[in-house]
Amino acid sequence: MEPASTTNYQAAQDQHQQALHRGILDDASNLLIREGPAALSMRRIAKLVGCSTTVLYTMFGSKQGLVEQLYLRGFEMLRQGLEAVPHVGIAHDYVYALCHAYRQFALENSIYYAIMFSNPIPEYTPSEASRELSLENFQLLVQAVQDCIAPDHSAGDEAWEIARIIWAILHGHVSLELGGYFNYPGVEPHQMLDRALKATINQLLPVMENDQ
Amino acid sequence: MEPASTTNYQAAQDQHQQALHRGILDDASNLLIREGPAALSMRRIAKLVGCSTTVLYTMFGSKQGLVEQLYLRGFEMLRQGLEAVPHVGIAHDYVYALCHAYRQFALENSIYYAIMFSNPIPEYTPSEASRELSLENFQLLVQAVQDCIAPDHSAGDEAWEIARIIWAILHGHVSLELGGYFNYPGVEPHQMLDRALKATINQLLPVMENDQ
DNA sequence: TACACTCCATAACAGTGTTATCACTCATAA
DNA sequence: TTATGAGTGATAACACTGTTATGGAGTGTA
Repeated sequence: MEPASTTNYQAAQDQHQQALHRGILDDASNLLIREGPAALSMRRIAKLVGCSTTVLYTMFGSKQGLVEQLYLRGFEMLRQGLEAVPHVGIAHDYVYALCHAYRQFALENSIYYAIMFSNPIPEYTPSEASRELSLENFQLLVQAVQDCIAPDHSAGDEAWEIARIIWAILHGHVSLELGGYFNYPGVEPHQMLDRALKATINQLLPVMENDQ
Repeated sequence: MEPASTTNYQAAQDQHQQALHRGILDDASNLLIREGPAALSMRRIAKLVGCSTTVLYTMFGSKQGLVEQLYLRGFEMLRQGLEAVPHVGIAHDYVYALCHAYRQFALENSIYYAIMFSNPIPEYTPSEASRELSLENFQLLVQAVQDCIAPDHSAGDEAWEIARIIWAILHGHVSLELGGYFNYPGVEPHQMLDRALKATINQLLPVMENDQ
């Protein structure tokens, strides 16, 4: 019962490696959340994990490689947050709900959001590859927009374009809100976002009365 | 002809100090633009200026203090870019023109834009005071919006709110464009921005035919 | 001339990413 | 059972970072 290519020993080894891999990222994530991006050094991570930095470098290649995993983890968390949004009401309502889930993710995971869209760690800039990977997490929004335009067809260029416009509004709003630029008495930030979204969506998406 | 409080010597000293101050910031700015935020170290700046780091610390207190001057310089440049926009056409046109000037500033001075709105230098986060200072540079946009609403009155809360919504759209769009997230064939980024702005402005600002 | 005061270059401290060195483990081959 | 070889990982080094204590040089005043 032994496959030719991998022995049980190797399989166990691989599993151990994967567990270690995940464990390291968990420790790094905790450090990042607790003490911020500036504290996320290879030495601190190694100390937390209980190994030397050599292990980190053989496993991730560089700090860039390690942080890239956190970057992708951030987009994964965002995707999960968007997937958890229930399909209720008309198609427009679903788009709104996705938008608010996006904002909620950004506010609750502001440090991850910063790693995804600011550059708080000088050693890391998203590679072209991971940037393209990250875009796949917006398929849900694109499809939701498409369902407002022509529910029976697969997402086309027009849906992509409108989805990107909505995304830009979301990102701009959330990013300024996190940066402290909306900290003034009066209007609540989420009401401002609502207003901006409503104006855009009313103009760009056809009006509908019932769910289709 | 000697004032009691300042001698000619002191005046000359002060002038020299101010020239040095500006010269240091010029050198730092050049280094920043040529080699990016990661290369902007106190030692590199000192070497460029031709002095030791001690001078920088007595003059700016810390790297935070030095970068803050560049941060404010960035907003000053933005303000100049917006002030250069001519008043032509109806009030709406002026708002559009300001928006495109904003985008143009961000694209042409992407590193400054990053210092203003991302956090590429871990040692620097804008202080509350400088963040509030930076907001004053949006008075032009607020007034332009106000002129669309009620041309004869000074800017009120409604104009502020709409200006912030427009700002969020601008920032979101420009920030994603700079991040490389709009690098895909097909629609030009500036056309997407136009579309988003038109949708929002048409909804939030009253329609007008002629300039008032 | 002696004192005090300001200015600033040097060098140090603690931290960073990264890597060369070298001891050690351990499965396989003789 | 022993020898070999490969791989793993801890240590320590290199070149950098922000920051600051030390001490020397220059200058105005008594």
